[in-house]
Amino acid sequence: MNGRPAAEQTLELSAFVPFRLNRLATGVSQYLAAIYQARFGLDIPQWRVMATVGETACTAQHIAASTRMHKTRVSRAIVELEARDLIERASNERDRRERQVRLTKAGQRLYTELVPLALERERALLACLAPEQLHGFLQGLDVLENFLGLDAQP
Amino acid sequence: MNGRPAAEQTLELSAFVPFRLNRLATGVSQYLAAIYQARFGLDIPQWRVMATVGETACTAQHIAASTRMHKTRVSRAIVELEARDLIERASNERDRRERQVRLTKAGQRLYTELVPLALERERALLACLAPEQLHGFLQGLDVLENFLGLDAQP
DNA sequence: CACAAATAGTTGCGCGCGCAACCTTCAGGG
DNA sequence: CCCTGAAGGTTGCGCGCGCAACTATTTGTG
Repeated sequence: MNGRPAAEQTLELSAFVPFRLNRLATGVSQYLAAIYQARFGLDIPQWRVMATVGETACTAQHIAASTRMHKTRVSRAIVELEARDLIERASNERDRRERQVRLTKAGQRLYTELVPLALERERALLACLAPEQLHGFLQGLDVLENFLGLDAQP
Repeated sequence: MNGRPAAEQTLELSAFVPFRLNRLATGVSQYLAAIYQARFGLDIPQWRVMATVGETACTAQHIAASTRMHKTRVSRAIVELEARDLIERASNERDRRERQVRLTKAGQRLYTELVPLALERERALLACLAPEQLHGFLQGLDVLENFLGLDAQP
């Protein structure tokens, strides 16, 4: 356990918050991977595209902006998902540069099967926190995201 | 801001804690990169090796275990740092498989210059949290790490 | 209306990563 | 003692990522 005094002068990596956040994010990703990877054959970019498009169809650029992934990463994930017939793209007549990305029937089936499992996995993870701990942690998350401008939609 | 009710049924990525943690970790890494990257020409693996070896000399395996990096990643970072004369390796007579990794004089100079900057940067980041918020957030971090077994030293 | 600048998206390329295989050295049992 | 298995590190290889450059289309401006 790593409760650390604020005014430390010597650097211990396992007490250094940026490192701890990286390590935690990696750990949580692995904790989730069992769902979308082993069971549905999706990698992280593909999973994020599915999750974004699942609620409402949108453009590749919108996916990139809201997931904060590089547009090439999004582009490649879309190509792969399209090859698996999980998503499809419809040309927009008003602006023929962009294309509307949406789930196919098969994509919707996968989506409605996947989402509850992912949410349950999140719930199981957060269940290790007492209610007030959870609240405090999420509040800290909010403030840090806001400080770094991560939730802004440019 | 993303305070989210616990029992959601629809998945919105920007409210999904695993995604938020990944995004936050990436954001914090970039926030720190200005220090060790632009200013000292270190990438993340190199920086982690320096930080680990800085306090006390140790083996590559120990670095891998305490940073949770793959041993090949550690190995390559060590080779690069050695080429820059920031670290050196001493053969262990008792066990000639392993080698003790430690800072050179130049490495120590860089280290003593770098550490206060990194800690200051961490302090600046966490300063966006009110004292109790910080406490709550770190407590949540502790519990999650413990739940995922991230602080264990196998 | 023409031309410059911006936007949506794709692709070539180099690099860093992890896996698996490998080399060397050590420990331990038959 | 040998010989098998394990441990510390290194290296070959394939893959995914981001950067930069590109195409195609749209918008803005004189």
